[in-house]
Amino acid sequence: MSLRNQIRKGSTEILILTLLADQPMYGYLISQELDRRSGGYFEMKEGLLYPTLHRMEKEGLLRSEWQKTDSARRRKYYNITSQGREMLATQSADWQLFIRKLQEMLSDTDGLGAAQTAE
Amino acid sequence: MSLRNQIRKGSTEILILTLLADQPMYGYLISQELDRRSGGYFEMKEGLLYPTLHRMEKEGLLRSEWQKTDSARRRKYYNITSQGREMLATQSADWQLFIRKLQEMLSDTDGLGAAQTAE
DNA sequence: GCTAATACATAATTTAGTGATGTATAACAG
DNA sequence: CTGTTATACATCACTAAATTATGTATTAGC
Repeated sequence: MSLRNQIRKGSTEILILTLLADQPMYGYLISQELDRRSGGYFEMKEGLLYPTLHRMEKEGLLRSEWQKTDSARRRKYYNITSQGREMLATQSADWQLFIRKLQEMLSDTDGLGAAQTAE
Repeated sequence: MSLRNQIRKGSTEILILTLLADQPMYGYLISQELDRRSGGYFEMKEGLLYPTLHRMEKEGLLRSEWQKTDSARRRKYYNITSQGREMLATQSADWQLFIRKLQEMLSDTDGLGAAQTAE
């Protein structure tokens, strides 16, 4: 996968990997934590979250297990795999580079002054 | 459009707006300049570039005019509109916020230590 | 004269993300 | 104890960003 393809995936994967790198979590908790930790900025809809978790497990980045407690509401806990940790490191580096490159482009004026603005 | 929707669009629009804020350019030159200024990092395929330029013109962010010189190869020059400049300012702010929020999430460890890694 | 670069464009396909809906259990308020 | 809200999982139809492939035409260079 190319650098830009990973960026194209947006922040979804890296956010999930980041949360799970700290501790195992189930889907609903992931969405709550994302919302809480980002002050409401990162919300992840269920229609994106669950299919993404399934895909990431299929790719070997995560591993899931149903909670075995009997009385509680069923919860599928996701653990990050070593492959997932590698991916997190890769994607973090990719994002850092992307951010640096974008900042460079945004701040890069060629000194010719602004072009005329069409109406 | 929500903040995250703009981010979801990727860097395509903001890169085009940034280049055109300096000077009018035609499509082919935009792709060359992106490549050159980013040291090969940002390449924009024709299948993305041209439809995006058309869409942005339709949305009023750009205005195009065919070059009137007779001997030269035909070139469609794009100028940024005042609406385009507003959009550039908006999207720059959106990206700065997104980057800050993402950095916060990536650096935010809860002090509990890493979770076990599943194999 | 042939090939590569310039310069535009569209069409088919893939896939990230949205919005809607469905199921089931637990907690809570009236 | 009954209706509503929150928890917790999931899938489906749709939208649209990006890739890949293809097409047309002109100009430059070997």
